[in-house]
Amino acid sequence: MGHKHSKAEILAGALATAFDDGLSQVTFGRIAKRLGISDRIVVYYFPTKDDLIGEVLYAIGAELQATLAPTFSKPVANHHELLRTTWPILARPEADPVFALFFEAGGLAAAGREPFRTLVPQLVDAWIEWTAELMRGTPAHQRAEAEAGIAVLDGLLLLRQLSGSEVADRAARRIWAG
Amino acid sequence: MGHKHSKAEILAGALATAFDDGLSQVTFGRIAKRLGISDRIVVYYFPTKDDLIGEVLYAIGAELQATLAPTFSKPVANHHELLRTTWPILARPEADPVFALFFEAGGLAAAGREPFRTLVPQLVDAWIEWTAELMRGTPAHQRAEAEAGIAVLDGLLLLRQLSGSEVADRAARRIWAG
DNA sequence: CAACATTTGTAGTGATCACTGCGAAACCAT
DNA sequence: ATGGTTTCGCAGTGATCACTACAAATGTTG
Repeated sequence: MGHKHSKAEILAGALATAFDDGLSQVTFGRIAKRLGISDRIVVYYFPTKDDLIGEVLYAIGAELQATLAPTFSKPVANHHELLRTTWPILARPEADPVFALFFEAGGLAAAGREPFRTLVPQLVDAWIEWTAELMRGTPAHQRAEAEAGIAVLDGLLLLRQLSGSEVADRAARRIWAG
Repeated sequence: MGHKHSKAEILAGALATAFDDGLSQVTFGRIAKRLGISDRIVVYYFPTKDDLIGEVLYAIGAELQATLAPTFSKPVANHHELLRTTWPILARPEADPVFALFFEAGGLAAAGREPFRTLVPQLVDAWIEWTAELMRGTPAHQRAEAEAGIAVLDGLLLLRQLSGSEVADRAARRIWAG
């Protein structure tokens, strides 16, 4: 198979564009310009924009999971324990860009924009399921505690994005205390 | 002063466009088409897009505050009490559209897009300050409890937007219980 | 009414968007 | 080499974007 350009290379360019300029700036033209190729090739491998965004979202999900993987290793009893053990890892500057993308995707999903509207909830659900597996107890307990943990984590991480790390850390300490 | 069209009328059209199609669809042309006027008039009253979006965000902030006002009436001791009293009011279908817009703005802010990047944190801070006034205790306690309450509320409301009301309510119940 | 400022219509700017038609390479198996 | 498929350059489509020049209409004020 002849290939000067590969699909993986273009997807990497798309991800780089997303991290640099945001998801809403991931366009055929911008990716092509960044890679110094014709936008025709980008369209060739990703026939529609939804295909492109879909694969970018999937890759971001994988990136997010890779970010979380080292943290989510040993089982916990409830969402409080989850939060206390994961927050120090998640609230690091290196993790901020991927969460920024996640919240942008979440916002576009909340606004009803396709394909975010359909894909982001799936991503969140996968995250919940994955978290639930680390919980001890009955399946219902696992699921509910995972949902609670994700909710509080999302709120804290969003506050971190919008108001900075000091505010978010202070809020986290209050939540642990309560 | 002669005026067939008023600035308030155009701003109302902009808000309607935002609620219907999302913040990212608030453009000069779409507002003009919705109102059946020339986009020239829209540009006349809002010389740049940042002016337009800025005023739309301000109006959404006012709308959000109006949504919260009846709830945030009597003082509370800490963020737990705040959550328990406000959640039943906030987790109503009528409140969802304005929160959808808030999360879209938050996502664009997280992505670094102006003017969201500068305006949304101000909006969040105003919301925190406003919530802090309802807290009992020292100023530091007020502020920290308000931040914690906002964080958890945001997380739950975002989960509600992305995963639906059942999931969010279940998570809320777990957080109260904990 | 005359002088003036505010408001609005018509038209157009150059940019970017997602996406396409078409033909020429480049690659492959036979 | 020959034929067929995959890849890709070039050019262009119509749409939308923020924004502007210019002049006519519409006010307001003296």
